[in-house]
Amino acid sequence: MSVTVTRSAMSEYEKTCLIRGDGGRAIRGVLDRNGDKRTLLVVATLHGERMRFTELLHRIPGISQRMLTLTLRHLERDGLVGRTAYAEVPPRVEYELTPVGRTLIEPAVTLAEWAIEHNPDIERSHQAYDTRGG
Amino acid sequence: MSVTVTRSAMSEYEKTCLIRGDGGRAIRGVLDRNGDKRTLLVVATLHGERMRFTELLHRIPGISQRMLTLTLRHLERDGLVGRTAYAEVPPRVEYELTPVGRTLIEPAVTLAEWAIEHNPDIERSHQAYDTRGG
DNA sequence: CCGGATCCCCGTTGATACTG
DNA sequence: CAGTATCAACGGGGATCCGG
Repeated sequence: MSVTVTRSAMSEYEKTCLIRGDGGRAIRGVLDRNGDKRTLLVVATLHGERMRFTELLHRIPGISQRMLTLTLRHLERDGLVGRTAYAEVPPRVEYELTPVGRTLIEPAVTLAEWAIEHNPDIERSHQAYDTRGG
Repeated sequence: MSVTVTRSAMSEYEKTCLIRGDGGRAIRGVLDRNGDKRTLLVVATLHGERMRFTELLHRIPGISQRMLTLTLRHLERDGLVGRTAYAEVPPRVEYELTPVGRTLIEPAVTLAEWAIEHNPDIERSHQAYDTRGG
């Protein structure tokens, strides 16, 4: 594709245009489809390693069994996650990132880095906001 | 902060650990607070430039006035967006990215690039999924 | 008139129970 | 174990109302 973007060469303006243009549509599409944050969390949790349904459930705190199922279905439909069911008793189903799915790790990391780095700022801002604002 | 990560030096495993560890909590916190995709979209749309409420509303297709208001409130509380109300008739309210808010553009761009680059893959995957799967 | 608060309706989510 | 079914609760969208 023609989006071989040399990030460091982009101006801030070009970046934001990218997001507001096709990137915006694409982002919206992807996030709309996937259910936003769960996608990133599932993809990150799954990383290169095959994992069973229950293990995913345990490793992603706060996700409900229902939503994990739905998210995994979406990701499967998106071609980001592969699903393998074994005809055993008790049943065993394993999920794994596809090659395309693995490429999502990079953006997820970037977001994670940002979140870690700026979390203190944000919490401080909350304190200030809640104190004065009421 | 100590998270000056040289991304290229991280193994895939280290990356995913980052996400699943503090990054995961931080990401979840940030996304939970902000309302996920809208945050990225608003931040990107706002970029370095002050903008009025209505203009934001027009520039972000598909967002409701209600959700834009809420998202902006969250972003303000997070300290990512500044709000200025002018005592005029008709009223005018302008929003702008704070310095911290501006740092979110980079991760947003990374996600946008990913979305643009892999959208075709995803759409193709949908076709395949929907065709065979029913 | 603009920004946004409120109200109502509906889709999505979560908790729980049940099944292959 | 890995889901599906069901129902209640919550959150979002849209129309409407309102303060400045």
